[in-house]
Amino acid sequence: MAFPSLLPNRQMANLFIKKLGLRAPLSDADRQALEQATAKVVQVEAHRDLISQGDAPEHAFIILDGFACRYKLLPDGSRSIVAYLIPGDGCDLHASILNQMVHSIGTLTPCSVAAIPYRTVKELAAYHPNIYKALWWSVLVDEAILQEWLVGVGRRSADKQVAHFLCEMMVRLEAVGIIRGNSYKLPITQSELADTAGISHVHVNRVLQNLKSLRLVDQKWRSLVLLDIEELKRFSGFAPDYLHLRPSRTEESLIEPLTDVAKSQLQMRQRGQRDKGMF
Amino acid sequence: MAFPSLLPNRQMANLFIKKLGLRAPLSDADRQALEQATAKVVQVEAHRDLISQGDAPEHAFIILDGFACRYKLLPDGSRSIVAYLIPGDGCDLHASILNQMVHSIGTLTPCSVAAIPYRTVKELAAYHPNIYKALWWSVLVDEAILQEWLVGVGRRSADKQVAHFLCEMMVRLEAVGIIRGNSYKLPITQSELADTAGISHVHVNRVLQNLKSLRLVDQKWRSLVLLDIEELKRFSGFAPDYLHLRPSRTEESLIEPLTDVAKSQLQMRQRGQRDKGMF
DNA sequence: CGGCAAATTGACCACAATCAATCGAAGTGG
DNA sequence: CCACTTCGATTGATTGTGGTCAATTTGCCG
Repeated sequence: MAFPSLLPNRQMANLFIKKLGLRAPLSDADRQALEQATAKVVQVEAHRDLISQGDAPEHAFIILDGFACRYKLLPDGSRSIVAYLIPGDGCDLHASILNQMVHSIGTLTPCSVAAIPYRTVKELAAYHPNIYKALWWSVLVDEAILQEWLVGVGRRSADKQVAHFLCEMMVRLEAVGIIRGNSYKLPITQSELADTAGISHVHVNRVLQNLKSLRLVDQKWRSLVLLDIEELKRFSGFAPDYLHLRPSRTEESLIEPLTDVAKSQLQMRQRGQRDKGMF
Repeated sequence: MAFPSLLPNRQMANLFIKKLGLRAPLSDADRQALEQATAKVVQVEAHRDLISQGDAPEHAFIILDGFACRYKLLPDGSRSIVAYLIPGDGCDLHASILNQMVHSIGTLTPCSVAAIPYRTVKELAAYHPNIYKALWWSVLVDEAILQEWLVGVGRRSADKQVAHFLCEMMVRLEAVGIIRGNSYKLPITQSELADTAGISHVHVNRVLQNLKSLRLVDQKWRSLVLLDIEELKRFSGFAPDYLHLRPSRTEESLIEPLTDVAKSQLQMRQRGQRDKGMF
């Protein structure tokens, strides 16, 4: 159903290949190499570490199904989640360059995971320019998401921050085609959400109640359901440009129109730039 | 004067090449190619944008001298600094893969900058495996720093956060050899520090006064001076492992020893992992 | 000297952390 | 089938870190 036109007369490729294919045109050889590399799939139950802080990296992982996250354990015992991995995401594909992991990767739900030797990753990148490009793309997007989170934690209020995260996850899930309509459920606990947004789990609870009273989200069986996505986006100031979902450079600008305040600020900065050098 | 021993019978290589050389052994051909690529240097004054949010990326930039930063302008007109670029740093070397910049790069001080066409970056990576490796390394470190900042903004108190940032900058500057002893000055304003740490500039001022009263930093001519680095590191819980400065995988672990609290937490998690599946 | 940006200080207060208790649901063992 | 445990969710009370507003001072540069 999802993107049938992209793979007309072919068995459905796995989500990793599909995702890369959205970023760079993959040849049959590319796809075949990727199929082969991700052929060995293991099932991992929820709440297991795929790799832990301090380990030397040994394999690259591809999440083919389920949710996982990248997190850090702090010296004081608290946990900070710095990224979510959804089906189709690779993690730390080039981490072998570094000596040791400074974060852990853990599953949030039961997952299907392909473990690829780094040697294979290297070969794929070396012999398949389009795969190379697609891999870079995904690393850059990861970094852009990290930047957006950093900005959010520093600037946004707790409820906007949570709402923004919910929007981001929806857009990402939509992009790989694993959710259909305007709502989805997120199988994570409030404590995990707290470790994501950098707020206390108590406050997460209050924030969610607020969002519920605004009819923006709902909760069933321990998992969130988004109701009014558009309003949620507006509420949180979500602009999807940093996810770089659009394929071509030629399309229209995705930058959110600046508010009047921002415009005047920008003008001041630019004027200053001409005069005295402020940006 | 700086590190004459590293390049005995050779004209001083620029800091970019030096930095890459710390991460992967560069051949003479590698160095020559890099020299050539970074030959065209332009001087840029302080507080200019090298590239702005919304632009399509056109060149990769190498900062050869001076300080710059990556920042985002938010719709409400505020600014958030998400990375600092110091001499030897490249920025967005592979950004050509993306359609548009979602952040700006601006100088903080007068800078010497080399602009490299993306085509050249691509060729360097394609024909020089060691450069390829070193480039990946620097991107991964960028990402690790971003993660550490994210954790810090979410979890650390304002003074720890600022102190941590000061430690990080010192270690980075030390690593490229542009500072000598145990102190250095940082030519940024308190407002810039505020936009970095995600706190108000008023509070930055109070934090700095606190650090001054603790004899950890000092201020002269609008630039900070760190006094007691070791104590500053202890104060902020700074552990340099995420900067991945050590070259070899075989060296001793750099992971900060966990506190007792953290150990018991970790044990709980691991025990849980065996039993019920918590991490 | 005048103009401007950065730094500083004080007063006030709000958002969110912390502490502490309770509740609810799911799973477990008797 | 029912106690018991455990984890997650919920609620209230209290505290405090850091934001906002506003005024003043310092330092820089023309």
